[in-house]
Amino acid sequence: MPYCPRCGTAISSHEVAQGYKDVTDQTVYAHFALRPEAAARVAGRPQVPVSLAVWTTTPWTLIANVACAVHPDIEYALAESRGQRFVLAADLVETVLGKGAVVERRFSGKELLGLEYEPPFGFVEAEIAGRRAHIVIAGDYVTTTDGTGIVHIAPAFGEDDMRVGLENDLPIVNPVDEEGRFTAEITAFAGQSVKDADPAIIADLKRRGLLLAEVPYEHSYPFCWRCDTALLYYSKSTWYIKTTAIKDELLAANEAIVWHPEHIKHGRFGDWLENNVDWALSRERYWGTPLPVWRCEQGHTHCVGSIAELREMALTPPPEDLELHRPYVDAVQLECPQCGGAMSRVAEVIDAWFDSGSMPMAQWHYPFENEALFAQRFPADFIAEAIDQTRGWFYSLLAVATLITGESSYKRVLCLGHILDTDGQKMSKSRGNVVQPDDVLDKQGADAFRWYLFTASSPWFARRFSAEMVDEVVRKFLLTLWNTYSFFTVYANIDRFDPRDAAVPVAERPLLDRWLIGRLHGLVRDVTEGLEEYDATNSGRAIQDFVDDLSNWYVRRSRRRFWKSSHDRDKLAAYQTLYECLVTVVTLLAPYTPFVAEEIYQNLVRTVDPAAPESVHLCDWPVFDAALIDEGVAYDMACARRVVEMGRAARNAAAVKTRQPLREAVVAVPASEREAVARLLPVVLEELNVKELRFLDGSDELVAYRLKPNLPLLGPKLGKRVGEVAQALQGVDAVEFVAALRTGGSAPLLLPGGERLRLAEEEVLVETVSPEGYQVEQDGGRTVALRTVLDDALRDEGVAREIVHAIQLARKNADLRIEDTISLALSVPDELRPVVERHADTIKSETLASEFTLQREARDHEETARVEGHDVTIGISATGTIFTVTYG
RNA sequence: GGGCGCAUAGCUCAGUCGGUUAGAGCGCGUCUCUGAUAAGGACGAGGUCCGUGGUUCGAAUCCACGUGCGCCCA
Repeated sequence: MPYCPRCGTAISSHEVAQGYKDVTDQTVYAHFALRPEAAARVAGRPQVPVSLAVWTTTPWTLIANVACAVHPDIEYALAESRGQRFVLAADLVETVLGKGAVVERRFSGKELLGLEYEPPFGFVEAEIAGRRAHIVIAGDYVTTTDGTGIVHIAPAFGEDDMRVGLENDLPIVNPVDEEGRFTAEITAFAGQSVKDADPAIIADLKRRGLLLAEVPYEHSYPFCWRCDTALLYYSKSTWYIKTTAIKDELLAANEAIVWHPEHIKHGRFGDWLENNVDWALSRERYWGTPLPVWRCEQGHTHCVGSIAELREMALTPPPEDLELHRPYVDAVQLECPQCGGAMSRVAEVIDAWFDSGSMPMAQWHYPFENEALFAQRFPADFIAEAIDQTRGWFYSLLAVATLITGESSYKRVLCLGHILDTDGQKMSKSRGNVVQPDDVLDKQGADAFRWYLFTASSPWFARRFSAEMVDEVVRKFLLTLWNTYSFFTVYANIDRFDPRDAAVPVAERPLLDRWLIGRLHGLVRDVTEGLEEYDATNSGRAIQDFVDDLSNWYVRRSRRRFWKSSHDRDKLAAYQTLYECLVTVVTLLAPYTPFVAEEIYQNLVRTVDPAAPESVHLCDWPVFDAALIDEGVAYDMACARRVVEMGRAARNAAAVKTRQPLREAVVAVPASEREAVARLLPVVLEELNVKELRFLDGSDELVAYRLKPNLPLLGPKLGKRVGEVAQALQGVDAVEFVAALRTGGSAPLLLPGGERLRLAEEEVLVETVSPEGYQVEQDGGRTVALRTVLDDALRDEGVAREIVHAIQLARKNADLRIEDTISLALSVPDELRPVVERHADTIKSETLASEFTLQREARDHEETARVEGHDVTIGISATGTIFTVTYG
């Protein structure tokens, strides 16, 4: 295991991971002479000196060399260079020995196995405790990408080395003490720190003619994260859990887990399980769960399974309140069941990751009690942690549970990506690029923070983070929601709306309401399905889109219904629709933005219905009614809104203000959309502020066409010739061509290459272009044109609306409440006087003017506005509120 | 060095089965709407869809090889 010689402690793998650095080390090509009989076998004749060419990145470990490894399937060569003969991988002869080297023989690695050689240093005996050293063994990890294809083996230093050492029954020689210094037996280097001894060791090899070359080598090497000392790999005897024995069960348990994102299941995590190694369980620490293994002087061991067993086996009864941690538990000695001798606990404690994996059982003190409860709670439905836990918690939970129950302790896992800084760098305290969560919670708030994390991107993607990004979601989403809610409360209070009033059946509500209700139920469906699939991101985005529609389409389109003074079913329907949507949305939002959701819920629901659940977080999840999801209405609205958008674009292009009414809009859309727009005609007329809407069905006014091939249809059919078709369509008489398509269903086309073919109507995309006298907007084959010519009536109406707008601004400036009525004194130049007189009723009702005079008089608030190039003086005083009108 | 993932506008992200002029939000500029809104709408500037090669009539999309970044491992 990795070990820091300065700190005198073993280092855990995740500590190691923090300390990798790219360094340049001296690497050594050395050669070890084969014993005469081995050399003869390789050379094919006796009396020829032959050496193994060996490469190592850690020269000091050569002191403890006990073997050399070759890959049995790689081709090796006997090569002669400057009078000496070497064995090395055939592919590397020139790289290592230079161009002058001559290959004399070739053979597979298999033929080298078992050959004996002279060790580079004399400190290791050829045979130790019956185990042979200094032989050639097989190592399947040997490659020819670096070195010589022959790898020096020192089992005490390195995981691969240890593994092949055990496999080949090699002796394990560790001549290094706890401080990382050579021990006294290594006479020449005794007391030297191993890393520091490298130059002397290399010099020694050189002096004895065993050095082929030394080459600087850049690689990444682990350093102690605490003290920056180069780590050493030490072999230590360690307690393991033989997880390799349950590898198939681990793989099967993993099959049953649902991973988000999915690729981890058979990727990073599945690969890790496929290459499972035994779990190195013990740690040489003081703190931790003591390993419950006792050992006697005879070497018998016993693993204790419970406190009761411990008491039963104890030599002297432990105290009643026995503390199971160190040092108390170490004081307990047991009687060896085999030899009757005294047993003491071994020194090690258990890897803390084992504790983390034991949580599902340990939390219920299972299997000692709570068996029923455990059976009911196990396995967990869902866990979440970040991607770096694949080999940490995700593994420990799986491994412990599989050992005990044969299945995973979690059914689903959401694997989070990391939060990075604005530059995409990992946040770290030492780099100072950390955003403190508390700062964001204090400034932007928990709801905003949560909403951002949920909706910004899929949780398993690494993401850049800054507090400014959280600000954006506050503006974009939370304030929009809050303002919609606030709009509702303002008018609901004025009208004393009571949600307990008998509901207007949805079928009897206006189209706009039915659209929104359908949209709401579709949202509940989508969010429910999304969350069931653990997709909080797209579900959250769907809620955001809904709130945007709610605020910027439904409420905006419905303002007048709330504003009007009469109390009718239309108004009630509007209140009920908006109320239902707000309450449902905050219920959906409860897991996302718990505080705002609760605040709105308390005010909208609890204040009127004390019998309702105490908190939004105790409410049932909303259930959607498929019957209310009206795809037809949704389609109609989408078509109408598209026409509105195009019309607004046309207005902007013509630089005509929306307040200025226009005579007509001309719309050319496919037949199905035409009906949809017609059903929502009032909405379109009002949004575009036009008097009439006319559909264009033929080619009477929008005479110009642009023709394009329909690629998805023509591509597979014509292949390479689609290019020619596109070219030919440009040159053809478009009006004639379209006429043929529309009457005959197809039209002939002559390709540049001379070929004639017939195109069906659906194989050609027809776009219309620019009529005269209109402002035209086009998109995707649809056209909306506005007639921009004004007459006097239209102009007057525009002026009246300008004046209304100016008065509304004055009301706002005077800090009037929206329900206040006013006394209005309007002073306008003579040119505008007839216009104002004609539209006086509109002006009065729009501005809640209960008193109106067309001359300058003293009022509480007076201001002058510019209307169509004229000064208009507006004087207003509050006179009362519309409550007197409504409820008086 | 190996494995897995990611890369699209200044920033954050969509982009369906390979298809027509690659989109949205933020930010910037111009205009506009508004008696709920710190909001909304339109237009404009802004793109080497990380690079190279390949497959294909056609590639942001599929394949191969690279580059950069992140994580895990050596």
